[in-house]
Amino acid sequence: MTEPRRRRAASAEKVARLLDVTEEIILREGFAAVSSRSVAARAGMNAPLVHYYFPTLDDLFVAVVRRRADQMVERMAAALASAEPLRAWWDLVSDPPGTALFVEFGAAANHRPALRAEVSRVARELRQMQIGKLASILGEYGVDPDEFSPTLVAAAIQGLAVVVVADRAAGYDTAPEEVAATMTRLVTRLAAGRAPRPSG
Amino acid sequence: MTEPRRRRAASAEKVARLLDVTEEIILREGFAAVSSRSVAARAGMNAPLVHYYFPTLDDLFVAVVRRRADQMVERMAAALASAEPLRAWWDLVSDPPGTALFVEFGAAANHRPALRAEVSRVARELRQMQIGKLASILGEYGVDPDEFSPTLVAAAIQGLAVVVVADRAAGYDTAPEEVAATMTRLVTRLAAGRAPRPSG
DNA sequence: GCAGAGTTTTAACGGCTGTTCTAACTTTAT
DNA sequence: ATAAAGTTAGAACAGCCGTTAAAACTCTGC
Repeated sequence: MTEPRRRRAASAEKVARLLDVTEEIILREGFAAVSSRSVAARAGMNAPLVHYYFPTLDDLFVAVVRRRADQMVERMAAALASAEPLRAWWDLVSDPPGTALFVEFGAAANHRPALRAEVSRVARELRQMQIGKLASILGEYGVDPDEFSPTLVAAAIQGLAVVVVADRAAGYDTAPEEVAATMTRLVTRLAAGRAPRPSG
Repeated sequence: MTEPRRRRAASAEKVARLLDVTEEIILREGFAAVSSRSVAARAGMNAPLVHYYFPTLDDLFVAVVRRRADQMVERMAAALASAEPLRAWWDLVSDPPGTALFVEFGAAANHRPALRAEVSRVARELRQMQIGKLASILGEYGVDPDEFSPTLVAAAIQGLAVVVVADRAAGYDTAPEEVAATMTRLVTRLAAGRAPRPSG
């Protein structure tokens, strides 16, 4: 039972650090600025060492996506299970850097099969969680599910978050703060008008 | 008045071809696949010739964005002036490659000042056109502008288009076709229930 | 014909890339 | 102490990058 513990622990720390600095570089300088050398430099290592832990840069990217995805799925589950699901959901996605990273990865994944598979997986999982929840609460919120279907609402909220985060990050000056504030108000109002169970 | 016409015309054609192939490469292989050599090869030229017309790659990118932006502004104006503004607007943005290119450029522009300025300009202009139109028609459509403000609706439609186009392009399998169809139905229903002028 | 402007090509520069090989080093197990 | 396993560092590979300089070609105006 005396397996190598210290080594494994040290390695795990380094792997985590590599994932951290990769996210940092992507957010601050963009996807194109990520290289085995740039990551290594910021992590205080050498390029070959990066390839020791992640043989290919794609492996590194996939690991970053996977870690973020797991975290995001967990948080989304908690949000949807909270007292105000819609509001918690919006707070979660309208706040960087999660969505900002998702935007960067979404664009980059378009032409990288390995990345696309990972991003696709988390996108589908999150969407299904959201649609499932919406199906059971839209009625309570007094929203006509025939006019605004769960599928449409889920996509709209995700899209709204992407636009707000992207505009805010790039400074497009399309009033992202106003959009976010209005959305928060709308979501709050919906929650306030919630009927515990429609009498029938 | 006998200015050099043939030469200028030939140059203009080449410039247009460079913009075309640049868009092609971005859509098919991604932003990272664009280089003076790859563009030149697909256009049947040499790398230095690309730099003859566009001294810097950023100049090329800016030209591509500018051309698309002008085209998009023109089409959006026509859509918003049509009989069914909301529907025409949705049809315009939910259809690639315009929005797909916007997504790619949006991500790339995040860390390229020259590009960001151009993208910002068109994003703001389009958004203001949309908000202006929404302010005058949301009431006619029976939408409460206090609950769904023009700013929010405009951002939501743009976000929805981005999500649908991105998901469709990458094959995320988050039912983009269903979302698009539902949105089209919603928009059509809104137009059908339009009141020429609210009595009172 | 010639001059000159406009256009195109060849060659090359330094720099950064992903990745691999190899050797050195460090820790663990015995 | 030693063998083995795990980890790190140095050097180098071919390849592509943006860009430039300079020479060659082509066309226009005279």
